[in-house]
Amino acid sequence: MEIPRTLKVLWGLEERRNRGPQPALTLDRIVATAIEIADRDGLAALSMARLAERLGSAPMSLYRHVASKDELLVFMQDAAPGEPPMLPPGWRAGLGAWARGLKAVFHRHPWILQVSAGRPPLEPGQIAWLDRGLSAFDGTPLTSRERFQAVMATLYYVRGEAQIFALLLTGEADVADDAYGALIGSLVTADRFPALAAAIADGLFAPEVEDVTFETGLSRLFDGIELLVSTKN
Amino acid sequence: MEIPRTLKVLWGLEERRNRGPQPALTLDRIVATAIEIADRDGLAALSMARLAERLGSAPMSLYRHVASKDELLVFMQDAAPGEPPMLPPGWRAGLGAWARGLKAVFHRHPWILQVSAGRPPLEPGQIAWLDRGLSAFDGTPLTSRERFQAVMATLYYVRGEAQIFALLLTGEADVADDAYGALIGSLVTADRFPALAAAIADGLFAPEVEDVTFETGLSRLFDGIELLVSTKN
DNA sequence: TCCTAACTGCGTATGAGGTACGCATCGAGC
DNA sequence: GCTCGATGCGTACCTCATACGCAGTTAGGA
Repeated sequence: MEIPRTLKVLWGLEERRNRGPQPALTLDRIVATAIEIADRDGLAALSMARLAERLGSAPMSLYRHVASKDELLVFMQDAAPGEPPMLPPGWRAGLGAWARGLKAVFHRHPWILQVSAGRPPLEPGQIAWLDRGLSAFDGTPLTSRERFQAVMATLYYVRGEAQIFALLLTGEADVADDAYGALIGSLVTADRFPALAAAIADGLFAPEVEDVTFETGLSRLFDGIELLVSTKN
Repeated sequence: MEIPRTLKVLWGLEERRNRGPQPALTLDRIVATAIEIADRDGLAALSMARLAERLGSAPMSLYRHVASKDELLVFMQDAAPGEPPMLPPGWRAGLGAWARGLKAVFHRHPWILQVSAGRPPLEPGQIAWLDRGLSAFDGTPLTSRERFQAVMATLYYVRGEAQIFALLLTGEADVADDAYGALIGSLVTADRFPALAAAIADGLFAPEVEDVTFETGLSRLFDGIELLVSTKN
């Protein structure tokens, strides 16, 4: 029942005195700059030294505002998603908008997927998104548990997609590349990998095809949820 | 079209001389021990120094077998999942077995989710699992692209679940804990988070409930895929 | 008005970690 | 037995996170 300092700060439960000099550094500015660095160059490129340099201060100055680098990462993770979007009416349109918004967040800030709070998620940003997702089912006959499971299934799907997407982004070669198709074609032989070889022979990695995998899979998932909703009507 | 050294080793395309002393260290032993450490203590606890100590050698000796720590991580990631399971007949049972096998892999080796090859996935282990997943649809009327999208959707779902699971595991507090329910209940107020507050009031985080979220969501996804399959029959 | 205590910025130093470089040793094939 | 590629590893360097403590700043009380 002891609330960790990190959560106290995030929920605004920390009382503040105001003696001393005007702060040249603020938590908001530190977090925003750290997010910029992680977005542009990846989480591995974010060091306290580089961050301080970008802020025009000394590395140790950051520790007046942040207990550790790990705490900074939690602050970043909570701030980066921003407010969840307003959802259109109807659970399918609503949850679809929620899922696409979350996908955009993860694609813009792929490092979020590498951050662990070291504790079950209780940051206000995470909570706000979960609440918004659940609200998509307002007015439907689903129980609380069914709504939660549907939102979590969607979250799993979106996070998983974003994770794979992040893997594909790293490095110069792209899956959409001819080189990738050629390479995978030369390694995947029909005797060892019959199903995949057949798919490749079918043109699976042909470069011209537009990628709609995310939307297609999301439709499958939503179709399944729709079955559940309709049985309760 | 240039195959990176890492892939050459994994696919067995590296020619080997055999002069010199009997190797005290082998790649297999290094990788297996590294996996043990990462499984037990997490990826952060895996350092070249600790690994060498566990192997009874000096840190720099490892670099005779591994180009860098990053390469070691790729080797680990490829070796840890092992062979994909044989699938029972029927796409739904088959893909279900595949998904549960993959879930078990990620739960046993959660650090896999933090490893990035820095390049689109071309390791033989990954390819073998993908091929096995696609094979679940042998005999169904789905096109190659539809099969691929169904398998990828399942992969997204499983990876996302494993990622959230890994987040919940870290730290001593558990979501199943009373303390977590009390804490989230005190932070989530109906005015700021109406949908979530209602769900909590409904007993969403009551500690006694068995967690079947993974299976439930997977059933939704498979229901949606089944709709697609049935329209093609 | 002045003093004091809280608060800020930061210089120094420590220890962990990855790895480049080069030397010493080993042993299969000539 | 000689040679040359392969192996093990000691040393050294660089990057990083961060503990500690000093010095400067300013709001609130005397």
